[in-house]
Amino acid sequence: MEIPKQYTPLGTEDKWYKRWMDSGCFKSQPDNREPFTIVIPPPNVTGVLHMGHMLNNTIQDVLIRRARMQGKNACWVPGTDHASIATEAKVVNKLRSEGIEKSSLTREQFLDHAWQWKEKHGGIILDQLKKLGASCDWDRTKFTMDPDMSEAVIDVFIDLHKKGLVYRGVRMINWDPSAQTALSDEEVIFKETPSKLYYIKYFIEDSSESITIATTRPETILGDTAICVHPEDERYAHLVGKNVFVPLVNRAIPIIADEYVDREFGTGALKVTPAHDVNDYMLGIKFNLPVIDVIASNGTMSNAAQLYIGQDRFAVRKQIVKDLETSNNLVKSEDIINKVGHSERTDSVIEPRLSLQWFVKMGEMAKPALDAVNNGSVKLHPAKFVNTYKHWMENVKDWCISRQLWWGQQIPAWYDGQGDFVVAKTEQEAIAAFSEKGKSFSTGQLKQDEDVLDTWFSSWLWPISVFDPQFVNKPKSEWNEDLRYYYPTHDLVTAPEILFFWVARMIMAGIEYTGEVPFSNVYLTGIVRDKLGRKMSKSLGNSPDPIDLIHKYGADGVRMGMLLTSPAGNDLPFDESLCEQGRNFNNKIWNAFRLLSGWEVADIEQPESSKQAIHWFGERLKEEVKNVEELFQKYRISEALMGLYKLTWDDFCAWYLEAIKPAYQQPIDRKTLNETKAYFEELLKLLHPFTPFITEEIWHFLSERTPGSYLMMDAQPKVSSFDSQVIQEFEQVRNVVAAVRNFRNEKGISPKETLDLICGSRTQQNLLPFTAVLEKLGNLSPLNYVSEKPQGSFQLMVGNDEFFLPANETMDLEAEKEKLEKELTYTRGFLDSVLKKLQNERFMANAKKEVVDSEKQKESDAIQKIQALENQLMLLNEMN
RNA sequence: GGGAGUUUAGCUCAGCUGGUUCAGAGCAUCUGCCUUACAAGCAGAGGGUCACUGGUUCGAACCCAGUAACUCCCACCA
Repeated sequence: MEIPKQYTPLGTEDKWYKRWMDSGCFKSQPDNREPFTIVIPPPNVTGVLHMGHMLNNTIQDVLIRRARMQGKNACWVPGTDHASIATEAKVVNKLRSEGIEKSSLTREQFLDHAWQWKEKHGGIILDQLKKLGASCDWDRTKFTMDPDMSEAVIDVFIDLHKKGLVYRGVRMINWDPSAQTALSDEEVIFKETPSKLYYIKYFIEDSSESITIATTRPETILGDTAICVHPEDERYAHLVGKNVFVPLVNRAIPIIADEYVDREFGTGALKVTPAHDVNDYMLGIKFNLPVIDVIASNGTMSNAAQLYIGQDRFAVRKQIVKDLETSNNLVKSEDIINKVGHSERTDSVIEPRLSLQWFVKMGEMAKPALDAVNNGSVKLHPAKFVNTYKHWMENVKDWCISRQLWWGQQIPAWYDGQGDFVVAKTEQEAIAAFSEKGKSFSTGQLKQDEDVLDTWFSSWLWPISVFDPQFVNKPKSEWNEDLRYYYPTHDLVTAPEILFFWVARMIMAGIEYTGEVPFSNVYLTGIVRDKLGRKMSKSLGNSPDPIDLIHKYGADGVRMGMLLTSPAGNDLPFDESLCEQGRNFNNKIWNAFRLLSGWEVADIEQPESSKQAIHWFGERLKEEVKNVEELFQKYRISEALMGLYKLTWDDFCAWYLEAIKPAYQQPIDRKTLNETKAYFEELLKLLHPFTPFITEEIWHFLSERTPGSYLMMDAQPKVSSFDSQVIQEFEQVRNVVAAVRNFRNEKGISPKETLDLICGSRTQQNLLPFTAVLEKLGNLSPLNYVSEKPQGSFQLMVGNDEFFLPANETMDLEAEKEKLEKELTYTRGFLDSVLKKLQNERFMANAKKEVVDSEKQKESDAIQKIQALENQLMLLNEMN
């Protein structure tokens, strides 16, 4: 069979994914093994895979595959999120493109469309994850609006309401006029926006005086109900208590004084519009000011504005400035940059708006969630996010959970039409609840709350509800088997952007409903950026299509590309060359496989060099197994990968295979081949979590496998002790080989020409264990040892070992001398610094014994080296 | 406005409780090689005042203070 020189992932990856699926490799059921659980951060149901997902899910798959191979019962639960506002916006747009306005539809009609949209587009993203190799238990796929998942959300709402943690109230909330819904504080993004600050004169009642205020939002003056100045501001002291007229409408409003006002800003006088600004609202409450709501929910002026009714707020802003100029109220305007809140989803400018909404009290729930992170029950990786988390949890505000949308869980509150309501799961229960209050209603008389719940109000239950949606108010003994077995989950992998939206709230819900934190480790990924440092996004068009990348480099190549340079919490500056590097690596493994599959086996004696190489690589492999284990425990996944990359490419391919490689068309001895295959298999196991497809492919080629057995189900190499001395000794041999090769390079000696390397006598024992390897890889004749430098030879110092190589007649004495002198100067300086320490009483008194000992060793090493160098230099001088 | 973080080779990053055999890795670069596993490769090499300034110490990339630049988070400045 001819094996191609280049590995082609294309058909191979689909083949293995299908076989894994068909064999049920991804499935998990509770059993007596230790569980290892990850729940996927559910992507938006109608979303498309982007680079952020690629990074995130690659990491999850690495963790879950490794755990599975460590004998744990690994369960990765996939699913999607209904993403109420994002999905509803998409459906609205789609309908609009068909000439249908949402407002012309009933709730039921709209939801029909939304579900159709979900059926059509939902699941695309999950299929894309399969291309990546994600080993999710697909039988467990959940959707946050599955009937049972939604029921859990409603149960929690009702329960929290009962506990007094959910309440309804009038608050200043963030209003998105284009989506026509309230948003939580977290969904508002403040952007620096060039604006104009308008100075507007208000005339004072019964006076010829006026007072000038500064505002960026002149359209709201129609809702002004006061002017506020600082109580100690002498400029205005005499005006406090008087009335002024609101321009254009000539309504009289008072001048009040409060310390909130910043005397330095603008004119030091502030217009107060309680309906349209959070601070003004607070002032309004304090001074008992009326609230005039001049902007309607769709962003146009309301009837209460009296003027410009029905016109858009931004058009009115322009118009009112003109009109104020005409009416002689406009003093001036200046350009400023201010921060304007935008909707995360629709990007429209947020309108602070007073409205009746539902909230979750955060204070009590935040405390244990904060403790959980402080005491390490939940570990954040990297730990720097602990500070951010703390800060947020200590200053958390109540969470506005009602959304004026249709796509989502409708709030289970029932209104009697006379200002009273009850919270109940069904209309029947609501009627019953009212009757307890002495009010009697029959079916159809109550009206359910029109609003739905914030998406995060369902996803905060995700780690619980994916296993048992009927967990509310049940003791652990009544949980179903899945929840008891898989919960709490082990790792959560997500973006820092949703640390507060989601992670913090899951911790709260977990503690509230299970008494346990929902996961023990949170791996926070960075943001995937382009070469210019911009976040990859659809709107910028700077993101490659992940599926294209997979076609080009293979899923294995892309997975490596995602992980090669992305320590936890660090942004990933993505470049396709990373995937190329991954692909190249896979090709390297492929060719290692080609090499050993091409050998003919014979029952011949095992060469000494092979014995030595096997000995060394065995230790080196054990060292790396330990290293990888430690790195995983610290969630330093890219470093673990890099360790294996070097182990495979450098140690295994470049050194080990070269050392055991038989001469051209010569057979290999059976023992060496078997050892080599065993080592290769260990490497494949270690690499499998990172590059599952190619490793599975080669593993099956490497030996006969019993049907139905897979590398992905095999066991990871176990950590064991190793002999670090052997590794060090081999390292020195490597350095000697490199020095010889460099010598050849410099002197233009072909690698094919065998050289006579002569060792200084004291180096003999250092090299002894690996002499055969040294001779083979350096292409050297059998080593000789001497105590004196042979005439007319080059000297090589490798560490403290001294070597000589025969010189041809064109030896450049001056260059050699220069090199030696350079090294001599360095070594003398080094010795000086060592001596300085050893002669320093305070060093000798304070430093640890190991440090002192190592310094003494350094001293004697350096002295010997200097002697050797001086000796050399002397000989060279004699030759002159 | 408050808080956190970062600054080490051209790029992306390691450097744990201070000890000059710790200044590292990968990629990129340069040189030489189409050597019968792999040019998606092989062999070698070069490259850094560890942001800056002071301090502590026998000794500082590492500890302290200040400066500068950048990043992120939170916040109601009209």
